[in-house]
Parts: sequence; structure tokens; C-alpha cells
Amino acid sequence: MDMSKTYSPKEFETKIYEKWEQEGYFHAQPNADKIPFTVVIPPPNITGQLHMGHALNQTLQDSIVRYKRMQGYEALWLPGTDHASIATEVKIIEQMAKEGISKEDLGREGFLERAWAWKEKYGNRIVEQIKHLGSSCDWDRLAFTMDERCSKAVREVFVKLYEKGLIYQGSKIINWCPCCKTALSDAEVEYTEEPSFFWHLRYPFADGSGYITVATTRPETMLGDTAVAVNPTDERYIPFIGKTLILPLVNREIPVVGDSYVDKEFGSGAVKITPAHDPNDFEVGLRHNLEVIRVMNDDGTMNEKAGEYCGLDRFEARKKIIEDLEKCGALVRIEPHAHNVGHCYRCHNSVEPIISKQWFVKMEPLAKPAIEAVRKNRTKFTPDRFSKIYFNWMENIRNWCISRQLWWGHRIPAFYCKDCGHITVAKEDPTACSKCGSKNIWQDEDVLDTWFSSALWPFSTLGYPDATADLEYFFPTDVLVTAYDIIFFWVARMIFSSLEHMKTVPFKDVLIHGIVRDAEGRKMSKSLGNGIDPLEIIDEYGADSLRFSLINGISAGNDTRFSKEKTEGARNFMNKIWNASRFVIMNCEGNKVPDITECKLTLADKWILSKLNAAVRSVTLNMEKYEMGLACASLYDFVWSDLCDWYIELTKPVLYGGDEAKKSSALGVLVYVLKSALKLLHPFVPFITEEIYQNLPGTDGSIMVSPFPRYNGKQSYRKEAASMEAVMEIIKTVRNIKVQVGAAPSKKVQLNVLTADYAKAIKACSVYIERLAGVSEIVFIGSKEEVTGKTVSHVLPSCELFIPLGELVDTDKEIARLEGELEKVNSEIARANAKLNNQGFVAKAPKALIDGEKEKLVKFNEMKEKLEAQIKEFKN
RNA sequence: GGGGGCGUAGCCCAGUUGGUUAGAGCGCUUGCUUGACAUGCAAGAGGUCGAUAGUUCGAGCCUAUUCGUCCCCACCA
Repeated sequence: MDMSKTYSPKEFETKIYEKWEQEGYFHAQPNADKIPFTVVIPPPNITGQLHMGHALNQTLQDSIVRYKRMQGYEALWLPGTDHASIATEVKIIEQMAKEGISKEDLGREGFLERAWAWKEKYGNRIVEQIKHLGSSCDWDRLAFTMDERCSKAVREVFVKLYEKGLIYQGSKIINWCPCCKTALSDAEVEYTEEPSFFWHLRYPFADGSGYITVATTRPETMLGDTAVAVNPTDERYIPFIGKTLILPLVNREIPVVGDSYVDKEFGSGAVKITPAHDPNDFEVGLRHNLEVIRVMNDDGTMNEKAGEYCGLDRFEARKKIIEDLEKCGALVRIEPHAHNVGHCYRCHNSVEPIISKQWFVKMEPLAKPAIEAVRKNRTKFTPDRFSKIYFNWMENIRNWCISRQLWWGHRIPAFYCKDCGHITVAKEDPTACSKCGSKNIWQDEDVLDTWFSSALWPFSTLGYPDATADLEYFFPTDVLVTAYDIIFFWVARMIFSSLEHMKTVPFKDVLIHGIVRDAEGRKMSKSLGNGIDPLEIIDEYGADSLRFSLINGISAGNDTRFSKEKTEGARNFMNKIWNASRFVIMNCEGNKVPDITECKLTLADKWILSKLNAAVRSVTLNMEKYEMGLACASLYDFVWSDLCDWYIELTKPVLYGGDEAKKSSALGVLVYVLKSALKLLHPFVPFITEEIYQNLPGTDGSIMVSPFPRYNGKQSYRKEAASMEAVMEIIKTVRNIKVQVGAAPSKKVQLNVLTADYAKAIKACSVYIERLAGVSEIVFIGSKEEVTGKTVSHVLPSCELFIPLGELVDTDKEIARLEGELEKVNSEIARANAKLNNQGFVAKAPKALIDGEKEKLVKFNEMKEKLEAQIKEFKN
């Protein structure tokens, strides 16, 4: 045996992972003899490195996959990474800026070369980090959203949707990030409320007959105003509809139009209309045939339509325009106002709603079946409440802007004909226009939203669009595990994409987990500097400690806090497992270890087997419900309290005693229970369990492919377990009494037992009581009169205990203590009586419950009598 | 404006379909070199489960209202 005295994960984690890989345990392939179980990884972005959120996400998936694999499923966990179009491009540009180069310096091709190099470096790093966590991914299938296979799927889907009319090109108001210089989808905009102002402006009538006051939060857009709208039922304004206003600063004539979009109650009841810079205004513009004047460039500066403000940055322009409006008397007043400002989710600069020609996916026809599928539970959210969030989004979904003015990503497969203007969209790059045959064609410069390819992930990684054996066998996948923050970005889009292209849901279950926060409950973020690197934690405490601390006690969908203290606790637990195993293995050395079926089971053996059995059931039930937190908690309790604190202690007198047969039998049970516990633990803490398993006698192969324990009805041993617990109760009581009278724990005492039903069990367990409670001898008495001298007594449901302690006994304290006990018993009697006297309870409660109460009442009444007798005795 | 989470011991959290005397961990108190482990062992203290009302024989759990707190969604200029 070469196990070190303390758990030191560094000595074995890497070695074990390499072994697993070499043995091919992670690999899965279609196997007619097995039921598949498939999980696809939420592909981490290649932008950076693993954070705690990934660590949690990985641990949850790995525990599920390992559990299923041990249960005999052909378990596939398909790994991969995401090119993360905009996020990666932003990072690369940042890196280039440090070197003083811009995108334009490199050109598209040069830039892409650099991007691929980035992918190579950071993609590999992520993979390495995932391996450190112990994730049992099938690395033979490592995928990347821009690899050949996924790109083929993207192309296929784009063409299909285009041909179906579900992808179209159009000029609409989109969210524009002037910093990233690209369009964004609605989901990519984050709104924050910021203190700002309402600028109330006065637009005069052309005929000099007065003015209309409008308010705006973005005064610079007034340069592009092409109307003022009022509600057609608003009596204040009806006479003015159709009249002409002079737009200040610009001196353009603009009409007053009536449109029901305007809320009469809000502000002045008149709205300036800027069709090029506001989605609502754009709609109003369409209805009234208004001119669309875009006054801003892609980089956020004002363009030539902005006249003298041309070239100014949008915020400078705002300042100047306000000044000028004030000068010319058009600024009526400034009112403080909290404004909801949209920000780019990648660079966090404020986005501009701007009119732009982009590609869109028509969502309504896709959303409908996606709503149905979840409504009919073909895909089930855990916890269920997230389906509401999903419905809410899907039901109010708007068309998806999928084109991005970036270089890193899947280039849009649309080819424009310079001669006839026709757009050719095809699976293979065309050499000529499909309409006029001209060779004078060029490909769209833009790339697709990164989420367009992630949406296909569950099937593109398995071979779509080809009808592969993998796809046939492993799809649809079983569970998708992800945090709630990408339900819209990813989960929802996978569902409608799969329904459209695969005609089925992409996964049966979605397990939503929360976010990992810091010890104070704050979100971990770079700007706060409160992020904790999982690798550092692994280095210090081991991967198993990290994994266990992340999922022990968590509940689905809820956020969790991470702290070193928790990891320390988990590490201590690992150490506990380690040392308990060391104890077992040490004792096995040089001894024959029989199979559990050959063991002559003692009361203690049956008790631990019943506890093990309960743990198996708890873990299994909770795993099926994706309650990994509860599964872990029940294992923690079983291993630490039942196995270590009690059972191992109970075996010591046997192991250190001289009876070889008993010793051998105890070893058989110990090894069996430990081995089972290790298997139960393995999905959560794979490394330590494997390392110990390899050292345990009677094991061969890897624990990760050994069968998972199953609930065994024959091992419930309810009666025996109850007897054993009665004995344990006696041990606790004796310990307690010693503390109360101030006797040293090592002081041996004589224990007198008065019992009717438990003599046999207590006799069988006398050696345990003697050793664990520090008892010199156990005397069975027929009545309490047999005990002489000053005694401390205690009433248990199973028996009465009398311990002669001579001078240590303080009569007054004893009376007080017994009276305290009596009080408790009395209140229990009162409670039980109240229940049993309640007609409703007796009439309606289940019989077992009523019987239980009756039994308790009898028991407590007996105890009451005994206590009263003892108190009386003391008082004499 | 809509939707949701959370509120249980000093702290951080569990609590499965309503049913024993509401549980862990950390922290705290007291004691212990008990031949696996001081990353330990033993014994303890500590909770009117945010508030109110209701449903029920029975509520931490279900319903309504309410307070506090966090989050998501939404084009009111």
C-alpha cells in the first residue's frame, strides 16, 4: 500500500486522465446493444479561458454522463468550441491594436489567418483546461463551429431557409454598434437605465402661426427628422395635421402627420419622427411615405446629411446641437429623465438604432412549432419555470438579424450579379449568376451571427446535413446543460432550428443552472476583478475538490456562491474519503477479503448496508431528476457520518480483536461498502475514486466503466437497522452523560441497562458500546433497585440506563436534568394527544400516520413514568 | 409596463408529491495526541421558516395580499 497520509491530488489526477484517454473510455460509437445517451457540450468561446461558470457547467455534465455510462448506456459527450465571431474579432483587434496594426492593414485574408492562429492557440487551451476538470468528453469528436462539417451545415441551412423565403434581405432599423461597426441582433443588446434628459424642442410652423413642442432623448437625431406625428384623435392637434413645420437648424420643411402610435397622454403628445434612427419612427415613416434621412456614419460620426455637424462624433454633435438649439430659441427646457440605453454585449458601447440593409430570418413560422414542442413536453425545461421565460420570448419574437459586418465567421453565401443585380444563393460557390449567367458576381462581404452556427450544434456536430450513422444513433440528444443567461441566444434557437431541419427536438431535457458568484454574491467579472480561476483552485485543492464544492448542495436554476472555504470543505471531504479508504486497505493487507455474499452479517453490517442502500436510492432518484446537489449531499452524509463516524469505528473492535472469522467478514463488508460508495461518488469526484479503486483489493479495470450500484430491496434490513440505531442511541447517551457530569471521555464506567425488548441487540453489540462509549462492563438488571450508590440515569425509548458515578454525581443537577427531559416528553405527549383527539385527523389522515402517533404516545407515556420514578428516587 | 427568483440558525445554503421532535456546512462553546484522518474525533448552544390572512385533520412547502431584495423581458418619444 502506497497511499500517502493525506489526500494529494496532484500525485494522480493527470496520470489518471491520461490513462482514461489511452484506454478509450471516453469514446462512444453507435452500438446496437446499448441505449445511447448523448450530451453535446455548450461550446466555450475561443476568446479566453475557462471561468467558474464553465467549471460548474462541465461538472454537471460530466457527473450526468459518467453516471449514465456506468449504468450501461453508450454515453457520448461531444465536445467542441465556438468561433464566437464578434467576441473573438473584438479580442483580436484589441491584440492587434497593441501592436499598432488595424484590420485594414492586414486585409481580410491576413486577418483571417491571424484569427485561425488565435483559434489554434486558445481553442487548444480551452480543451486542456476542460481536461484538467476531469471531463469525460469524446475527444475523437472534438468539433468547432467553423470546421468543415459545421460550416457545411451552416451553408445547407442558409440555402434551405433562403429558398423557403425564411431568410431575406431588407433595409430595416437594426441595432448598430458604432464601435464594432456591425449590426447586432436584439438579443445582443443589453439595456441599462442611465440618467439622461428629455430635451424639449420647439418646431415652428412654416406659416409662422406658432409651433409644436416635441421631446427627445437623442437630440442629434433631429437632423434626420422628416415629420412630427400626433395622435389623430388628439383634439389639441387635429387642426394641425397636414400643416408644415420648419425643422430648426436644418430649416427643412416637414409635415405634421396623424398616427395612432402616438400616446396622447405622454409628454406634449407630439413626437418628432426620425425614420432612419428609430424603429417606431421607421414604421410611422412607412405609413406616411416619409423620407428616410440617415445622418450618422457607421462609426458613430455624423455624415454629410448632418450639414455643419458632419464629421463630429455623435456625442460631440449632441452637445453642439443642444447649444445651437438653445441659441436659436428652439430649446424650451431640459428635463432629467432616466433613459434605457442599449449597449453592445461585447464592447459595451451604446448602440444606435440605424437603418441598414441586412439579412434576416423570418421568425414566426419557426417559432410556432418551437413553442408547441415545449408546450407538449417534447423538450422539458428543468426547472420548469424556465419554460415560461422561453414562451415569453418565443411568443414575442421578432425577426432575427443574422448578418454581421465582420470577417471572422461564416461568410454569407449570397452572390450579387453586377450585371442584372440578381442574388445567387447556393450550397456551392457559384461561378456565374444563376439568372443571367454573368460571371461578373461577387460574394456578400458579411458573415453570419455567431449564434446561427451554434443553433445547429446538436446535429451539425453529428454529421448533418449528411444522414450519418452517428446522427441516426445519437440524435436527438438527451440533455442540454446550460446557464439561464443563454436561453434566448442559444437554447431557443437550437430548438426551432432542429425542428425545422431535423423535424424533431434537439434534446429531450434542458437542465438550466445558475451563475457562479463570488463569496459576497457578486457576479464574477473582469472589471470587478473578483473572478477566480478554476485552474488555480485545481492546483491548490484538486479537481475533485473544486467539482464537489461547485455542485454539493446546489439546486437547479439557482445561482451559487463560490468561496475558498467551500472548496476547503470539499477538500476535507476528499481527505476523509482518502483516509477511510486507507484504513480499509491497510486492514486488508495480509488478510483474506471475502465477497459480501460470504460474509456473516452482524447487526452493524446490516445497518451500514441499509444505509448504503438508502444512499443508492437517494443518489439514483436525484440524478434522474437532475438534482446533483442533493445527490452529493446525501453521499457526503453517508460517507462521513454513517461510514466513517460510525461503521468504521464499529469495525475496529472486530478488526483489532482476535477472531479471524469475524475479522474477515468485517473486511468483506467494509470493502463492499467502500467500493459501492466510491462508485456512487465517482460521477462527481472521478479522480480520487479511481485512484482508490485501483488500490482496493478485488477490483480490476477502471471504476468509470464499472457498473453503478443498484438499489437492492433485500438489503433494506429495516428491523436490524432500527436495533442498531437503538444501540447507537445508547452510545451517544453515555458519552453525553460523561460530558454533563464532567467525567473524562476516557473514564471507563459501568453501564446498567434495564430493558424489556432490546437485551438481545444490546448484548450482541456490547463490544461496540464498551469501545465507543468507554464502558467497562454492561450489566443487565431486572430493576433499578439493583443499582447501588450515586447514579446518573437516563430514559431512552429502548431502555433505561444507570451509571454509577459516585462523587461525580450532583443530585440537584441530576434532578434538574431529568425534569428537563420530563418536560420534553410531556410536550410530546401533549402534541400527540392533541393530534389523536382531533376528530379530523383521526378521520382523514393516513392510517400509518395515526398508528405512528399512537405508538409514540404509548412510548412517551412509558418514558414519562420512568422519568417520574427516577426523579422521585433522587428526591428521596 | 410585464414576468420570474430569493427571504429558513451568526454566515452561506438544503429541505423532493403538504405528514415524526425543520437539516447540513462554516463559525461559535466545551472536551479529546481514542493504533484512517487535527484537512480529525466527541458533546453542545443556536431557528415563532420575512409579515398577514386563507385552504386543510395537518402548511417551511399550497392560495391571496404585503414588505424587502435580486434578476429577466419590453420601441413609449
